[in-house]
Amino acid sequence: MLCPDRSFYARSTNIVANDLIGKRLVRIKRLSDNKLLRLSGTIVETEAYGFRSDPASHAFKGPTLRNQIMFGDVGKVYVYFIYGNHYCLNISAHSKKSEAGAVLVRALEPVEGVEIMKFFRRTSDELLLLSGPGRLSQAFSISKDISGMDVTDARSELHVEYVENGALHPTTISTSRIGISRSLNKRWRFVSGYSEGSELNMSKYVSRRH
DNA sequence: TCGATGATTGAG
DNA sequence: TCAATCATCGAA
Repeated sequence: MLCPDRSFYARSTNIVANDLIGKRLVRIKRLSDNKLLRLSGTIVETEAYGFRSDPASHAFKGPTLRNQIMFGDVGKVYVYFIYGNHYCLNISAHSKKSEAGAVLVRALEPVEGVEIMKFFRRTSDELLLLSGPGRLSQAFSISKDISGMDVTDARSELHVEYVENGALHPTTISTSRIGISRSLNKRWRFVSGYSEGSELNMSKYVSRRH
């Protein structure tokens, strides 16, 4: 299936975060017996993180050992470890002018490999499989060893694909970002949504606190 | 070196 | 509501 190309990621980070909603995220994992495992889900929640104008971003203070992928070529995987327990998956994306940025992928709707993902997550609840950055990383077996991979290459072990039927939900809702203390005024979280009568609902696969 | 902190989660 | 748990970063 066709992947969004490099130019897709070479735009403002918030535009890329918005446009990733409804795309397919695909994980191809090489098992020890050399067989290939294919897992995938539809992106239903993202967040944009910028550079100078964004104190909540890892890139805010300039390049470091950890965040260097945010300053490099766009369309590359940036994984970091947080709270001593969880990996978070990002894709580098920014316009040439803004110099650095990344999109945090926060939630997916399960598509392929559901039973395998349930095993990795040690749960049978589909709503808890991919609904949060730490959860989707565990379900997709993502750690820092895939940092730097190219998501525009369909042969890559982690990549993004267009969905044949177009967007899952017609609407994208923007809100303030989750889990940060600074820049709460920016509405750089994007969620897949749909209309039901006069109500505007979020996808049930979005991350949320109980 | 060393201490503070965090783009989270599951349990209580 | 709270603690687990450790890589990263900037100060000392």
